[in-house]
Amino acid sequence: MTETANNIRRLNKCNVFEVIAHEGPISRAAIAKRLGLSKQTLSEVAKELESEGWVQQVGLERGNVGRAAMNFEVVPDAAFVAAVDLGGTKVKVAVANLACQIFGEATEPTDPKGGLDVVRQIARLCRQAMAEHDLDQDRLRLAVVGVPGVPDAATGAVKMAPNIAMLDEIDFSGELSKALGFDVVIENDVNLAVLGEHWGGVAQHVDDLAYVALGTGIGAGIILNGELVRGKHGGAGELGYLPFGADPFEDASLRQGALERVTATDAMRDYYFELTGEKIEVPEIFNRLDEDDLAVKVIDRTARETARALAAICALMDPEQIVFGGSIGRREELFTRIKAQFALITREPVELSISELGGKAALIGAASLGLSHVHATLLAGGVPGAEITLPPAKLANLGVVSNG
Amino acid sequence: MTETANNIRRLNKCNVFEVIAHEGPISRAAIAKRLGLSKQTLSEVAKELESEGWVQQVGLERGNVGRAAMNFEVVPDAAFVAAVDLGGTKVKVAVANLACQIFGEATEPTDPKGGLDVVRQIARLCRQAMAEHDLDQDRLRLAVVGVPGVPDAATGAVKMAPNIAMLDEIDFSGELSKALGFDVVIENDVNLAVLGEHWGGVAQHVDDLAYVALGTGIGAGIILNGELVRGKHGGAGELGYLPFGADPFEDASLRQGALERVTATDAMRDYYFELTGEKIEVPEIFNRLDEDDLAVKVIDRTARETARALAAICALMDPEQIVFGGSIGRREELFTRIKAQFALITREPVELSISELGGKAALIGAASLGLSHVHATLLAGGVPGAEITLPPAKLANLGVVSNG
DNA sequence: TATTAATTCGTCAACTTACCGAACTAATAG
DNA sequence: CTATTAGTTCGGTAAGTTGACGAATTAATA
Repeated sequence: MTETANNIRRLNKCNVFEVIAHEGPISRAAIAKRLGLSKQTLSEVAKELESEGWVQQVGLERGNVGRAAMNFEVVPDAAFVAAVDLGGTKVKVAVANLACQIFGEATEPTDPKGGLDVVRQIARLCRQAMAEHDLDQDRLRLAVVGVPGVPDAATGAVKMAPNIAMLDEIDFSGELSKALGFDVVIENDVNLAVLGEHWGGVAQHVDDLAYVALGTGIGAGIILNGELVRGKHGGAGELGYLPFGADPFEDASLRQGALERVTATDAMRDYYFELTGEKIEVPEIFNRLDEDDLAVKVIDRTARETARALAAICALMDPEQIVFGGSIGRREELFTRIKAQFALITREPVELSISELGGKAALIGAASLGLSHVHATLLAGGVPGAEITLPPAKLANLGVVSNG
Repeated sequence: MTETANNIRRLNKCNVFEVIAHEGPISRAAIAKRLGLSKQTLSEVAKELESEGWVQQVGLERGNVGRAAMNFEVVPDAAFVAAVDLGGTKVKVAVANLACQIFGEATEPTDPKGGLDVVRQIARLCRQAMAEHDLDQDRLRLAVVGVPGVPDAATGAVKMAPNIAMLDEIDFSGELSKALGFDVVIENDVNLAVLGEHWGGVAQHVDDLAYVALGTGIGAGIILNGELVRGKHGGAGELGYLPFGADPFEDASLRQGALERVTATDAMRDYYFELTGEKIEVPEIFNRLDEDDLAVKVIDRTARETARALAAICALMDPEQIVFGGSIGRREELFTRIKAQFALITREPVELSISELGGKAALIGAASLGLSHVHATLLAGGVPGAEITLPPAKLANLGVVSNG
């Protein structure tokens, strides 16, 4: 048959799989009713999915009137993806299975030599994570790596990642793919974080949102119309370059970004030094909030300028929710102050929340992106209209509070 | 047959229609080759499309070796949509046919009584436009109305449209639909303008762009990932509320928008008055640019702050192109200055252009949205994957320069 | 307690739709 | 007349449907 016609079985297979993934364990009859397919079309499809190893039968459902139904569920071990969060100081690796369970999480200091050494480190950690849980290495199909920079799809390099050496000089994704023996996807870590909060965090069921990461820099991951926004050159969400805070017409603003010059950790440390002559780290500034008016002044400036960034986000894209993450963005003392300042300059009702997944947001986002990818390639195979929406994450193993 | 299976014919029909619309006149054989369908599947589909009145046969294609091919083309009169640009001072109405030809353009002063009187005025203009070109009223299937405000889908009202009376107190789309006897879509006029430039203007083939309208206010229409961005409450692109220009923490900024207080026409007039004590309109300020340094100062401030708005847009969404429209945004003197200022504060390569469609951008965008809508409802009928991309606009009748 | 009724699950068989490929007819340039 | 291209007719295959039927299980009843 033609390609078009072949797709129809494919599409039904995807739909059946999706229902099993979301609502399983579930019987053939129930799926059939749910999808409006006939019972034995469903039997055929289920048989195919079962023989291909995607789903499996689990115990009979007794208790109702009538014949007991045989239930189906997704085979959790049918495929795995590795989720990697590569930071300047730490590499985190987790493994997610097809049932959306996430097995965490090996953490190591990032190899300071950078480049290919980091590639080897990540490959080793991925295999280690699989081995630790006695999982079949061959079932690992994909790795998604979050990086603190802008991935260049054409060359496989990572631009603008000053904290990790050599990342912009090698074909990072290509080399890692070679080392692992399967596909590798790289994505900006803040973009992954917003995907993470959208999938398994505080922003589930929200289709227009921003995740603002505040730490050594300031940046945002953006989802609009339910889709991640990357921009033409992957530079969407570069809040540091918003034209206020410092004077945007100064040369330093062109290099570092006008807003980043007054909000991120370096700026806070410098500002406190400027006010007091004392050089202390940002956590210590927070510690002194109760007794030190100048510490308050530093935090307030960051809060005020961050609130302006939120106002800019709202003016331009009118999101439903904004989530705060990053090492200082998650701090309650700052969050409260940002909220207060923000209330002064906006009328739109926007929900402000602190990240629920904390430092694991990017890792969980990587898992979600990886599982979507596996669905898209292994099951849907590019058939139009055969997208599989990801079932909710099962985060119990990661020690994260929520499960949506 | 089942719905799923039925869809496959539907999808093929859409695909065939799409190819005829884009590449017609074209023969069955060519379409079949193009889509990878067999010749007689194609004959069947073409016969169906013809009997339903969507396409028609046009003269044989002689000249090649072999039997002459019978070509198909879209029946231009199969369906029409009305495109309406409702402004504070003028209402413009155009009619577009299924072949993407646009018949312009009746213009009238907007009925100052507003509300239902404007509804009646629009209905009359739509019928008038059809009658003027001797077109069958029954084939008019949809009207798309661009409004200078935020349409509320739930109530059918238009919020934040101070220039037209009563628009937020009636079910505008419902009443107009009742008056016309078919569906009505309302959309913000700047959103329509960006769709217009994307479809038939200077931003064709660009999937991440903003259209900045600068006139009595400042606002933007945004397309990301090829899709219009509206935001949660329809407020995306409200550049006037960007938190710079004026002090965003002042109360007036909360009402009018910090940026709008220093960029739009009112602000320019006021600023010139403040500098000189003379009250003149904005076009006159432009006229004095050559001899009057204070006029220069006024224009420069607008240019500088607008450039900052562009920088904000780039920081947040990294578009490929930004298009300028609106009564003063299109002025070359201003555009040049904005470009110069913008160059000082950004590194990303963004193409800045002046709107090609001028005051007709919204009208043309309305036509594109309407035609997409007609495709989606009448042909695709909600089948997943059966989207029909709009063929290029044919703007000859509108006196617009380009045709892509 | 044993039997029967009701209900639900899953399969089999016959029929329908949509597509394809191959063979065939039709038209046309050279 | 021949090579070539356009379009149709004719089986054949894949996929899905409805309806009938056997199997399994609970609920009701003698």
